[in-house]
Formats: sequence, structure tokens, C-alpha cells
Amino acid sequence: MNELPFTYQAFLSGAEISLERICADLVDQHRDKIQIKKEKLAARNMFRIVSAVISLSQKKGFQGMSLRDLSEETGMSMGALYNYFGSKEELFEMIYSQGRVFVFEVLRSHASDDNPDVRLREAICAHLYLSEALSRVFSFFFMEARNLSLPNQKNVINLEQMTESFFEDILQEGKQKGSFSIESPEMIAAAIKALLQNWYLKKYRFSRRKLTVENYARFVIGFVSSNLR
Amino acid sequence: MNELPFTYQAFLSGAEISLERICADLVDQHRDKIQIKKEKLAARNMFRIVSAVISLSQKKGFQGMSLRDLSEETGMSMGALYNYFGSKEELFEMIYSQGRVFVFEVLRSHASDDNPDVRLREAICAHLYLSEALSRVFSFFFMEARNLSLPNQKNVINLEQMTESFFEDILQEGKQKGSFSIESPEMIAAAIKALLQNWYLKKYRFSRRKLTVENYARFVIGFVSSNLR
DNA sequence: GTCTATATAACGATAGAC
DNA sequence: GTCTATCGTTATATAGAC
Repeated sequence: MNELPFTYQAFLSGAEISLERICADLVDQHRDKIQIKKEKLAARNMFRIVSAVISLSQKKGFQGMSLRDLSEETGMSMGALYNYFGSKEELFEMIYSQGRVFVFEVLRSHASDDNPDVRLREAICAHLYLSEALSRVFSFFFMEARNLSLPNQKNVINLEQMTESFFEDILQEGKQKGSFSIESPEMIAAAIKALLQNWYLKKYRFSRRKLTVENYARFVIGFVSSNLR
Repeated sequence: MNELPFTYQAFLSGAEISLERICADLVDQHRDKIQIKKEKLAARNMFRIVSAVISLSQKKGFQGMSLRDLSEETGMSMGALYNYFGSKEELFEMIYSQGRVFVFEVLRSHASDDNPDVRLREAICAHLYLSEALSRVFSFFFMEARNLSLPNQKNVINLEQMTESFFEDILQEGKQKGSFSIESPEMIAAAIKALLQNWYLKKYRFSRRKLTVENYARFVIGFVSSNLR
């Protein structure tokens, strides 16, 4: 049995991993565009909005979700909604960019060991645990990434490319230090990313098998490790 | 270097693998709903329509694609389009159900060797080659599956489960025959499917690296094989 | 009374449909 | 081309807190 660098519980205890947290940051970051003065109220309602967006997008896609759907789901009026964003497109960009910042920060803070071998396992665990806690958010990002507008795509790097580069860097360093005996770090990185995405995209399958995220982490680490030596 | 059971060229020579073929079948299968009498003309225009649907859906999603977009992309008038389908939703169902039939038939006709070890490689190759030839179709199916009405969604799940079960059965048999030394065939099957999906979902990444489908097939077979013994 | 947040209702544009 | 429904959006009225 593979040893995990940290448990799911320890991961959750370390920092606040929640959509509420992301929404609070979002309100803080977009203070100028949000016309609600009271910060606590703004954060609370933004959470209702973002939750509804993710839920509705799961059913019919972001484009297929109307603002009237959003109004009904949140219990807020159309007019009230527009105090929290300038346009439907801007709402998407806000959610995406804030989520991306959050994911990157969490990944970076958990996978920091000097040893590439350890750091790789840390990164796999951190990503799996994070996507477990925020599975709906991750699925939303994956499925709706194409809604990013082109001018912003220069500033907002695709979340997926960021993730893959993160793993590729670890593998590259491990290769140079002699920890890993691999041909192509980018191919292994792509494979790891596919296995990680599989967890949150097909979560309903795994939960039906009563498979915990920790056991899946052990499986992925084992599966990948067989190809590093 | 791993040996592949058959080349991409050999696979393509075996049967007509194309969107044109699927569209011809589609016209044939939905003869009652399509108001165009001349079969060749109907098949040709249906191909233009389906190509445009897939192309536009890739950019903005099926919901985000308007019929005016479709009219412009195909060069056909709105009125003309409605000779080929009864509604936007029906158009989607037609494409999806016909594609599903085609994919299943092609997959089933390959991967029939008695040796589990050989059959596993056959199945991986067949799936990868098929998704290479029809990558836009596969991506469309994956991304737009949620647009299916509820009665049909059960068929989608069954197809997904069938694909995964197909690999699971091979692994299970190989385990019993002693060819594979594995704990959980279903976990390996899930991992294989994730790696296969990765090919057509992120094709643009791989083609930028000048990676051929055969080389990716070798990579997947090698990556998986490391975990079978 | 003043400020903030929410609700109402209607605009022009565009959707699917024929 | 034309229909009606609905889209995103916004001007304006209303309600509530201090």
C-alpha cells in the first residue's frame, strides 16, 4: 500500500477549501464592479449566484442558462442580480479567473517539497483532494472553458494548461536530478492530468463503488509510479 | 518499442470511417423525417449540416449555436434547413443516436482475439484510431451529452458503461487466465478510458507536438502494461 | 430623511419555427 | 420574410435600515 503525503482530513483542516471562500475572495477582488456596499451581504449573495450558475450549467450549459433561470434558482430578482455583475459574460469571467487563482494557490502551497518524488505525490494528492471538495466547480471549469472570451484568454491562462505545466515541471526536475527515469515528461504529465480529471468528471461512478478519494490517490500514485523507473 | 496489433492505415482500409458515412446512414435511418426525396442530395446536405453543427458547437456549445449561425455556416437558408430536421433538439438527437450506433459497431468488429493480452491492445488501438478519424465527433459527444433528453440519457450511460465494461471484461479474463497480475480490473479499465478520452479531447495539444496516434497508442499500451505484471 | 438593496416592468434584439 | 417567445439588459419604483 502506497503512503500518502497527507490525508484528506488534514488537507481540509489546513485551509478553508470551499466555494464560499472563493466567492468571498471574488467579491473582494471585484469591489469596483459589485455595487453592493456591505461585504458580508455581497459575499453571501455572490455564493448563492455562483452556486446556482454551476448547478444550472451542469444541466444545460452556461450558454443554455438564462438569467431568468438564475433569478429563479437564487430567489433574487433580475435587477438585484445586475448589482453583482455587469453582464452574463463578465459573470463567467469573474468566476473563472477567481477559481483559477484559488486552485493555483492551493496547489502551490501543498506541493512544495524539495524532493521531486515527494512533491509529485503531494501534487497528485492536493489536486485530487481539491477536486473532491470542489468537484462541481472543477467540472464547471472543464466543461465551460470555451466560454472564455478571446481577449481575456491572453490574460487568463487556461486552468488546464496551468495544471499540466505544474506537473510537467515536477517531472522535468525529477528527470534532471535522476529521480525519474522517463523519456517524455510532458506525456507523463498529460497522462496524470487525464487520471486526475477522471476523478471529478466521473465522480458519480466512483462514489457508487464506495471508492474514497484517498484510495483513488493511492491508485493514481501507484499507476504513475510504475512508469517512472 | 511496443508492437501494435494493426496500423492506423490498415484500420482505415478495413471499413469506411467518416462523418460522410455516418450522415448517409443518418439520412437512410430517418427517411420519414427528412423531406428531401433525392437520397444523394439529402446525404450531401446533411453532411454539411452535421459538420457545421459540430464545428459551431466546438466554439460556443450546441445551445450557444443559433440556427442562423448554422444557416450561415452551411450556406443554406433557414427554410431549407427545416427540411432536414423537425427542430433543433431533434437534430441533436439524430446526430447523437446515429453516431452512437456507428461507434459501437466499429468498436465491436475489432478486438476479437482470444488472447486477452492481444485483445487489450486491439481494443486500445481500435478506440484510439476511431477517435482519431472522428475526433470532432467524439469531442462533440463528450461535451454535449447533457443536451440529450432524459429517456436517451440512459442510453448514453449505457454506452459509457459498455465501453468501460468492454475493457474490464478483457482485464478480468486476463486476470483469471494468469496473463495479468492485477488487483482491480475495473480501476484499470477506468484509467484506460481516461487515457483514451485524453486523446480526442486534447487533440490540439498532441498535434502541436507532432505526435501521431500510433505513437500515442504505443504510449498508452506501455503505460498500462507497466501495471499489468 | 437618506442611503442601500431589491423588485418591477419594459426595451430592443434575437431566438426557434414555419 | 414573418410570427411569437424569450433573451440579456436597464430605467425606474419600492422597501428597509439607521
